[in-house]
Amino acid sequence: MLTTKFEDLAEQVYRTLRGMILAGELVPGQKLKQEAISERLGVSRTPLLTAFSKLEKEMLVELVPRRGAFVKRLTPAEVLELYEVRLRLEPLGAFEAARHIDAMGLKSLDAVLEAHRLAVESGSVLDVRIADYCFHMDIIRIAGNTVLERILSSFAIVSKSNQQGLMKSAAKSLAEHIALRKAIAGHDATQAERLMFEHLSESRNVAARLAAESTVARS
Amino acid sequence: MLTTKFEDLAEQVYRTLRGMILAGELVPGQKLKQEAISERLGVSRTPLLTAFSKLEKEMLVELVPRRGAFVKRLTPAEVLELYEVRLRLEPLGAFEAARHIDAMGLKSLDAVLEAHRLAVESGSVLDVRIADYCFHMDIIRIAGNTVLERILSSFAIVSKSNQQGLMKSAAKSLAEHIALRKAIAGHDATQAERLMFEHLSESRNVAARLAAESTVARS
DNA sequence: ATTCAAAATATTGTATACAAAAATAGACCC
DNA sequence: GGGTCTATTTTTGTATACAATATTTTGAAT
Repeated sequence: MLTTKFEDLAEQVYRTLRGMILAGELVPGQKLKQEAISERLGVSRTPLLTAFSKLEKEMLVELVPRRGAFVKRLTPAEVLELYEVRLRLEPLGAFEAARHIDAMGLKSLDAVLEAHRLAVESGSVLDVRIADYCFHMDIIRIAGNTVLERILSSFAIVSKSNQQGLMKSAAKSLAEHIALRKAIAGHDATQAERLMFEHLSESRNVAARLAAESTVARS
Repeated sequence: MLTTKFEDLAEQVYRTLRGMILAGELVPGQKLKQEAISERLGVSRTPLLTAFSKLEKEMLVELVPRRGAFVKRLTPAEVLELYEVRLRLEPLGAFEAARHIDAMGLKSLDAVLEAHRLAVESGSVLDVRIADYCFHMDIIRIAGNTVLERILSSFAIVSKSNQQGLMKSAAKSLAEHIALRKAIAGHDATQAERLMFEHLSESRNVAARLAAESTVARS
């Protein structure tokens, strides 16, 4: 029996703010004034504090004592760091997903892939980004490692690292996702792990180049 | 100039509770009653809520809506999951540490190793665990990847995964740490990465055995 | 005009108050 | 004795109140 999951106001506020940040509605660097937000969302400041501290742990918000909360701005160097971490964790996820995939998981993957295909066709950048995010998180979910899932979703690593524009062409990315789906569906864990590593390696290299450029530009 | 870092009550409470959980003063499964804790720590319940939500993100506390906060109890399966994640992330840390190590970092590593040696000599299990934790976190800190550092420290992955007793003999672990220190000091990133992988692999295998045993026992 | 200082204002961090939900205890029945 | 229903007490979640700290504005002096 599934108990209807009760949700705190704090949890709702957390989700709302998270969504607004990831959607770009709240832009990096912007100050999050407690009173303004609580008024806008129709809640008091108390649940906001809880939401802020959650978001701070996810690197989506920066909390400066006595100064306030700000939408975290990721430097190119930090984006590279995110990719370095993804590059180690997501292949593990793909490996485990290939071992644990079942009919339901496959159905979910296929639905995401179809949405991805449509998004590429229609040329909607935002939809492509969403589909990409869903595909990666779906694999992690299917992998069934709760710690891994928490880290990757909690740190918003997947979406944030794509923040500065997609790192490769949408068509290529889709093709690689399809190859991944095939390896996972065929329970080929080793292949899935390798494909995911390669899939992310290229993006990582682009991130590395961007980070290097920005370092040079600063000097 | 270094501004004296102001700390919220919430942050202090967070640190205190974190310490108490990791030290075993608050045992897994135990309920954390807001009033009792706030009274004991001499603060109101407000900063407690913030602290709880931080700890929840670190998997140190479980937050059940309308029921309260509980010290998280890790299953053997979850300990294995933690090791799987460590096995991917810490070699990256060792690799980067070898590239970025400087005189100060080396000094810090050596101090930890000396403490480790003394702890092994005196046979203090707790001190060995602390030294082990410090060594691993020191390497991550030296690596200079803030995302990696946040993940590993935030999730208390290192200490929690050692919770169920050390996974290998203290003497062997110390020897491996010394080998790691040598590779890092010599800027041999590839070697450092491999040594860290092997160092954690064995522990992971023990965790896997424990997880398998507990699964069998349950059936 | 620009800079600095001080007052006024706004914002944060914490405590307290209160309503809603859960846990506990007790009465009643079988 | 065990079980269930209700009344009481705890405990949680949220709002509000208030004190401490930042920020902004104002005004005067250079």
